[in-house]
Amino acid sequence: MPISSNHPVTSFASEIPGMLVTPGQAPAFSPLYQQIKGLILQSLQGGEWKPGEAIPSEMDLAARFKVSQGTVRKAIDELATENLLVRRQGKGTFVATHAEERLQFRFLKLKPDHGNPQNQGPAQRTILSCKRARASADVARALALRTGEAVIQVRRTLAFGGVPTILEDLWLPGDRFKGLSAERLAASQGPMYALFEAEFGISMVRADERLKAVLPDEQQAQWLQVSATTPLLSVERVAFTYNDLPMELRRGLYRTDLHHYRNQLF
Amino acid sequence: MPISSNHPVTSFASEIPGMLVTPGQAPAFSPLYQQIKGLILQSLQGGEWKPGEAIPSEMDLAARFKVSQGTVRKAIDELATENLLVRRQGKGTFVATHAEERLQFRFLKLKPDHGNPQNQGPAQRTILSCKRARASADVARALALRTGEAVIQVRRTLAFGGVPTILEDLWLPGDRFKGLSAERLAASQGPMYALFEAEFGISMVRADERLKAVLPDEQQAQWLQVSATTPLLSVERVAFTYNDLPMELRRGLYRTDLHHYRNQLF
DNA sequence: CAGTGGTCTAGACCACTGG
DNA sequence: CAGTGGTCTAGACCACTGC
Repeated sequence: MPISSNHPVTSFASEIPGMLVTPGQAPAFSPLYQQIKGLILQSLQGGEWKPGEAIPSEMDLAARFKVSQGTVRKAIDELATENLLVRRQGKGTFVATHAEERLQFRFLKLKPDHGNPQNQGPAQRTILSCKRARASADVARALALRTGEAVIQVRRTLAFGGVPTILEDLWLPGDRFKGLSAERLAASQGPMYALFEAEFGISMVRADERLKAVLPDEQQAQWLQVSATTPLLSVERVAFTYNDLPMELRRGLYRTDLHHYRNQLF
Repeated sequence: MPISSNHPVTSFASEIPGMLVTPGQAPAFSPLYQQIKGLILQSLQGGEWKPGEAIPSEMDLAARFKVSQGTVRKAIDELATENLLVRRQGKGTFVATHAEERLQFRFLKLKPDHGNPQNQGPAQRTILSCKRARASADVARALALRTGEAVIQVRRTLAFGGVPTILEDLWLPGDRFKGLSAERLAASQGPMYALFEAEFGISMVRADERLKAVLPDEQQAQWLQVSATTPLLSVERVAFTYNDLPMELRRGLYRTDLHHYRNQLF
């Protein structure tokens, strides 16, 4: 018996909880709470609940899926630790958003060095260009497109305290970001990922980064106002939406004379 | 009523669970499972269970602390997600160790580039020096020592496929690492952190890293067999033990021509 | 005050390991 | 087979929020 949203999942205590395939098939066992997690995930990516909104209470979800509150709870727990949901005691559980204070810029790991007064204040953002293009082979691979498919390419800088510090190129799938323009980007206030949520219904929930130390070419050096012999941090990021679909490739060059890339290991 | 190891914690269902301070004091509320977690942590840092060993079963711990299995379970859950404990279904819960396959080199984020054949095989390690010294101001600050206190300084290289790729300096508190020598380091097989566990009873459980792009000085360039104009990744790490005490400062220079520093964002 | 998430308990049964 | 961790349930009560 397959499962689908808004229908109860299979198991009752007296049956075989979590065993969804008919006996004789491969042992595709999955605990109930994982199935619930999957159903919530479907609702999230289907847009049933929008970023910033509250999802139904644990009791409601338990009733909808015909499971106990504890099982729903465990599903939500995992989604909360993955930063897809945010719990607020006494208020409810909410869909995470990059527009929110606490989760703003959570993918930006560049921090001002200690004693650097640029701690305060937001970055000054400058859109250098925003144009349609065709995916090169490597861009296509990163975005799971075919070479030559339409993409939108954005180039911008971020400055802190007047010092240009980040120069980055972004590539986005053209069919999912129709209408994105330099004007629209320049007009937005919050993080770029918040704009993607609000304008295009695309939530970035996870990202992979690869760092290298490089030297800039002449043009890059000019944008960042450094010499061509100044080592820079190259940060290549692929960002993913709910279904683990790559939705953005970003290549950044970070000045690290006044900042550093901070990482916590566990 | 204070709590201490091997004694039951306060609460029963009919009392005030988790409220340990007498009424009228500051609201230092802490859930029961957090207290259990603290007690387990004490046993870990006290050496009651050594790295690689099994801790008592959930039932045993529940009996010891006079709480339900579920409460112990939640405490262990958190310690497991922090990589301090490792659960193995059917076998037990074990103290995490850097000697273990799955957790080996988990603090080393440098990975070979795709298509780079250096994926296989361990690094070739070379100890360049290991000497006693006095903590400079910045080393002392990082290790929570006073300037001039005894430290041990180690310098080594790691090579992959014959290519020297990492050059790093380590500083360790002298009083906790008495007897550490170049010979002892060279003779050990597994990760350095495994040796620290086995020989000095010090487990590194967490670390902070700060990355910058830099140019090497002449000597560093020679060790890494690159020119002095080759940009390198500077990785400064402070590693901590159970009680969040800093126990190691490490300054590494990574070649990133054939490797990259990989980071996952959530 | 009702409604939300957060904690705690007790008990049942499942999945996995090793003797 | 016994012992371990893993899942699920049902019910109680606590802490926090906002009307």
